[in-house]
Amino acid sequence: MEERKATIYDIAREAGVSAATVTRVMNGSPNVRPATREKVQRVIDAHGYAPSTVARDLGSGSSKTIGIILPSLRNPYYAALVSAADDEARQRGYSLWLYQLPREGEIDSAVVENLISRRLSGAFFMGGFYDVDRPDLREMLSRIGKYMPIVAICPPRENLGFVCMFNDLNSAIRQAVRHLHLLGHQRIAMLGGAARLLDSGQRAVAFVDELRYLRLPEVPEFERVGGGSAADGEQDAYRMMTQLRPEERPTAVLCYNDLVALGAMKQFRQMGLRLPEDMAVIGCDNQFFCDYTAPPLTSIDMQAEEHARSAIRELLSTTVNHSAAIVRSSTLVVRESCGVKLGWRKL
Amino acid sequence: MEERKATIYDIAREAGVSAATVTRVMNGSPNVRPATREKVQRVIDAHGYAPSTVARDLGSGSSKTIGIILPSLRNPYYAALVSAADDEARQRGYSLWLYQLPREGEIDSAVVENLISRRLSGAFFMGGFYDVDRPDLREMLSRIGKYMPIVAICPPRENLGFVCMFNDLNSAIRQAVRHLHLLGHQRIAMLGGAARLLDSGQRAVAFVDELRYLRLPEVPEFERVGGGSAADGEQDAYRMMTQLRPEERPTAVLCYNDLVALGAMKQFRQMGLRLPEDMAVIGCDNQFFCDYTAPPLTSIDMQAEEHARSAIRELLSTTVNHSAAIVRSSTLVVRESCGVKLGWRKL
DNA sequence: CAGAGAATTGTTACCGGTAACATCCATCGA
DNA sequence: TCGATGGATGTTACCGGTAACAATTCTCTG
Repeated sequence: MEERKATIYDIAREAGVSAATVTRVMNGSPNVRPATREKVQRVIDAHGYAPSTVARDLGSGSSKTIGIILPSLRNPYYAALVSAADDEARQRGYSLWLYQLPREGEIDSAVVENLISRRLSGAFFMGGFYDVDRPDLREMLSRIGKYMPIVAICPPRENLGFVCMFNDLNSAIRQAVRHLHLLGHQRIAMLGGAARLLDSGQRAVAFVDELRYLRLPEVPEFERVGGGSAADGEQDAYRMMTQLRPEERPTAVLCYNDLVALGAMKQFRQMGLRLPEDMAVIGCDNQFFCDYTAPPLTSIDMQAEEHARSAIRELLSTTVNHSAAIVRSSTLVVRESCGVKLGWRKL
Repeated sequence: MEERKATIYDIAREAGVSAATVTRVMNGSPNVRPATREKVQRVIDAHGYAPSTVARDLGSGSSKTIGIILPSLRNPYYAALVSAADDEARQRGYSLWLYQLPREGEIDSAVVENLISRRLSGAFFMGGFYDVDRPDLREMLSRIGKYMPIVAICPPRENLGFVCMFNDLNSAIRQAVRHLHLLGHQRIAMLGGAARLLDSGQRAVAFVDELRYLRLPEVPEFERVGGGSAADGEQDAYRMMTQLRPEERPTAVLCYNDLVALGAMKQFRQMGLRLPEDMAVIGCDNQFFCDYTAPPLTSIDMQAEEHARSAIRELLSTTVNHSAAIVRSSTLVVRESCGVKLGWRKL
């Protein structure tokens, strides 16, 4: 609280050189005589000198900081992404500046300007359907994009104007449906986040395609909350089971994400269904807790952390590709939430 | 990427005043004639001008940013704390700069110096036993403490040199033990994080005290991993059950935290024990997933988010109390992991 | 051994604000 | 009417680096 850090001038004076030379030593410029470098370095070490990040940012017009824009750290999926991004960034000498989107109300434009005025090296956005489709978010990103590169992990959209990373869910979803089919399931439904999910692309398409291919029936629609939280999953499961007639009810659900699966499992259990005997559940994201649910939750792995790491790398690479999309595959991680062996259930 | 933000000089010129006046308007100084203020404000609004955070930080010698030091965002407990802290800070115009402690290897002193050189308004540290007892972490904090106020959420320790927030677990632990006792449990053990936990304070003391008060036996010691992760809980549960003789084995465990409880429950389930009939489990932290385990996990609520919010408030208050501790109570949140009613199990 | 060219090092002008201090002007009491 | 008083505004010196450019010193060749 009371100490004052040594400045570059203190070091320069003590080493008998100019500030510029100290800068060169600090930044590893090749144009310094070894003897000089050593002399300066000695003084630097002696004082434990570290340049002022603030002054450096102002002088150089850029900061080794990356802005992270995300819905909420309370969702462990995003928390894990941020964690991986931080690891990757720090390893390269960069650090993260956080911005959680306001869950309600518009994005404060003052915050956006503040973000821009920090001269960040880039912005890393992550979000789901609910986020990337918000008009204020789009506007925010387009404004930010005028000043720094952006990389995002989010559902693909037209005219995003920046690199967007996402997963090709086709094969994993087909795999999931086949997995359920092999275990004897005939009626399979998608649950959670679905209102938008269903009309917005690959997830639903692959799902329906595979059902048709296997000549399985499509479960009738029912009223949905359609959100992505555990509470939403709980409610959607309830509505599904109460609104459909017994013979229409699915015996297996493919959930929007693992949180929805968590909520759905709770609901099914409360309704007296046995998992996986009476109801099979598959999640998405393959979060850490999938190993610890009862039964352990089969889930689609989206390679989230690889996404995060490569997003940081992309952001820091000199050759930012301003419009390309980076697609990763996804795989089904089989645990026990759909049953373990063929034949345990009456077909 | 191509645009350049307007500077304070652009605004000053266009408004026909000096930069100092623009600064006054921006910072709401009272010494500005209303007419002037309005004139300047108009130009500011027209340009959507926002001052450079970097320049402001350098000029003023302080930044409206708080450094957050934590073990890992992958632990949803810390993620939730950070999330709450961010909400509270942002509401006051501050933002967060992240630093996750390296899980292995020493803390990089360059990172520490970098943190210090950012002129942060303060540092908010959170960690468990494993963290706060690390010598390099202690050194880091003591170094940081020379330049900015620190507030921490961590187990209380001597000579920490800054405000430390923690919970008085006494009543909750007694409550937990009584809860288990009322449900008919005789043999109760603590699980996870225990090697250090047991010799370091209130948790174990309250636990043993209550056992004695209720004239319950103490479960013999067994070899422990003693960590705080779900995998650690899994292993500790295994060791406990295999190393103790049948008649020594507890029928209820009080876990170091909810993750340990999650792992332990998995292990118990794998061993064929029914939860809660054969084994009761209590966690600690009352994390979001406690509602979704099977059975829902009874847990000790530590008011984590209140801690986080008040930590930020404390950090930003002018009257930082440099040595006081802030203690919050904790309460047992009863769900179903210990059974729901008296008498369901043979006594 | 002189001069060219490369390697080092120093100078200096920012970067974009902040804050202490100086200045100016209007109001007010003696 | 004049100086005192105080509010409004301008001036200027930083904050602590960076980077372009200038200057100086080597090194090597003809």
